[in-house]
Amino acid sequence: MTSPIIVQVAVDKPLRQFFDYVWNIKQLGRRPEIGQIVEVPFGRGSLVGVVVQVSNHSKFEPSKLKAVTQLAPFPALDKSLMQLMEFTSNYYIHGLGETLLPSIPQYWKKPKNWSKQQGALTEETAISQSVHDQKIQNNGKSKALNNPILSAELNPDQAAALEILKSKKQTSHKNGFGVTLLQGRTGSGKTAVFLNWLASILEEKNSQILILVPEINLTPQLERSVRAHFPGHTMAVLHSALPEKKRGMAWYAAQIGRARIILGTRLAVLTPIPNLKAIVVDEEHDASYKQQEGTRYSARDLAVWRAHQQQITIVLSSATPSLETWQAVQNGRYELIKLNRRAQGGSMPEVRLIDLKDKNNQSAGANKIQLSKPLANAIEANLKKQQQSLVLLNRRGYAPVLTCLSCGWLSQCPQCSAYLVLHKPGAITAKPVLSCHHCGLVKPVPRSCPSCGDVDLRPIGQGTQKIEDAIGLAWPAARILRIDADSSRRGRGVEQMMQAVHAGEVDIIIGTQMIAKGHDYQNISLVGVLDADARLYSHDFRAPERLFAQLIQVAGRAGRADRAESASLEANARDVLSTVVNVGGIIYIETRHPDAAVFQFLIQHDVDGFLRHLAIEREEAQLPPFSFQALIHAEGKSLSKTLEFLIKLKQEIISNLLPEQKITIYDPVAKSMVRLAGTERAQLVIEATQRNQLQVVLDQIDGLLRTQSQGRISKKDKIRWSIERDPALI
DNA sequence: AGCACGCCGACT
DNA sequence: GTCGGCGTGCTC
Repeated sequence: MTSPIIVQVAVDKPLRQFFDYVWNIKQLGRRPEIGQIVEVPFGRGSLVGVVVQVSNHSKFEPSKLKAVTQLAPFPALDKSLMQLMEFTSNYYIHGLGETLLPSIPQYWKKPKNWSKQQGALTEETAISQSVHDQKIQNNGKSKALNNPILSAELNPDQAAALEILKSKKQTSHKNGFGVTLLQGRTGSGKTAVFLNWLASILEEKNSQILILVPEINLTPQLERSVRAHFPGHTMAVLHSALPEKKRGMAWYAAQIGRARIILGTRLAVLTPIPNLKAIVVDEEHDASYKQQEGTRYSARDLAVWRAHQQQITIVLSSATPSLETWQAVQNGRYELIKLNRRAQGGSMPEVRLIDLKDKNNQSAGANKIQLSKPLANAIEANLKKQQQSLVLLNRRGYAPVLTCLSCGWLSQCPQCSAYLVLHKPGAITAKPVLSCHHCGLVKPVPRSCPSCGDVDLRPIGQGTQKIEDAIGLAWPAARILRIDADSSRRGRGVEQMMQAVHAGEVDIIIGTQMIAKGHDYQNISLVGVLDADARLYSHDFRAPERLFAQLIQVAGRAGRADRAESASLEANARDVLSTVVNVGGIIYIETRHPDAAVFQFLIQHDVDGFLRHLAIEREEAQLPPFSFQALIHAEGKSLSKTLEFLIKLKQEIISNLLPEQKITIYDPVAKSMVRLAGTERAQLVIEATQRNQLQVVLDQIDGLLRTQSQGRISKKDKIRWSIERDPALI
């Protein structure tokens, strides 16, 4: 009698264990393999899991074992992907099953989609459909946006950068790993460089490439460029907003090696790509590479790990590199390629700071324009020149809070430590509403004060809707378009609105930060940034870094008017009349702190200077990247219980700490948004000077929280906790 | 995490 | 007499 085949299966449960099942070859039709996706009976129901071990014995009584019921009809996850998953699980202190299974598209976690004939049919149709889509897209769009910039058309800087990248592959045949930071301001042609480099990688038979982007909906232009650049190859696009089946098919196309190009958001870093030969992380500094729930990974960091594991080259692209990446360049761990000149010529926009403390700058006049005088004047002048202006305010809605003039009542969210934002009719519903931007609560605007009954309620502060109104009053003839989450959700999509902008149908665009990402504007010669200070002084030490990146990005949008002059001449007859010689855009920033380092480096366009400045600050404070951090999140019904939980935890950690472990454990504190959707949140920061020390301590903490949660560290208070390694937001 | 089992309080 | 609270334990 032969011993039965036993497999260990990881499932998506917060349990640090696998489950043993019998593998019946006759029934399943093939031998077991690590990485196979299977259906197993679990409790009274069934689950989809992944085989993580194959053996012929179990600690369990054979009679107690259940059998694997079904096997997914595609190859097992390959060994290197399984290693990536294990690394991810260990590094981010999260179960392997909870890391593996969420990375598999929902479509494939439904065994009803596994039946063979049906599966084969849908695969073929879906994949050919996606190839088909690609052709339609290519034909349907204007040439200007879609024509690939071929290597022959690169400027000398770009050509040199391309040569360096290409040479890496030839010189380093046995050790192909390398991280290259491709740094260059907006318009310097980074995309053309990496696309041409990727084209050279694709020359190798069956090679696959991975391109990560921050948010795909915001970068349709990049998607089109990539499609246009590789017309002969199948491309798989992966992001969370995709319909379930499409995502399933894209993932499958990558897994079986049919898709040569995989373009996606952070989740795409965990896609099976058996013949991966190169990775690009575009806008590597972008915070959306950080997963904020479940396994809280950084897709950029995992991409680097994956490149190392595969011994391939990875390119990190950015105009404003993260300090982590920049520091790795300083240490010589990453190589730097810089693109200095703007690819299509053109000068950098001039940055002007408007000091709001200066009375001369403050808004005035009967109609109370919500803009400072210099900005209002500039918009006026720009309108006369028939050029487009962009006004940025990172706050949607009409006003961030409603107050009662009589008793001082404020529109506090009942669930969160935040104010309800006033939205005008049509923004969220047909009627005006108060809405919480954190928990999503929407309620009608009270006619009178809920506290004292007075009818004199007044909005305080300004959001994009209010600015839209004010600008409409100030310049009634101007064609105004507001682009933010509200207007794009309810009306035309962002892309359609952008097309209106490109077509010259808009004079003044008002929007939140979403409009600064990814879109190439061609006619905008003036940008106004309102209330930049909101992000200047924050509890989060990375806030200035993010602000700087965003402002540089915004500035990049403003400087292209000179190139656009000729382009828009054909498009728009009124431009023919324009005799203005554009000398590049201007960006106005309203601030009460014009001396802040962020702004001072910005007016010089001195990215490296700013990074050096940050590095000095961080090193002095021993903050990342000069130390390593982790966060213990906790939430419960009351803040006191939540804090109590963390205080006990801190004591436990300290009592378990060995003397040689140099770990700083800060006191638990309430989060800046203490209340969110009815729960109260707190956190504990842990800091280490060495990565591996942090690893050891976090594993200890995880064990502590798991085993002792029934005992001393109270479970009855129903505190939910999670560990976050390398947090992006503190 | 679910989900069932199980043992004490206020109700048609 | 029952409905239901959530404490505890299990999932191969």
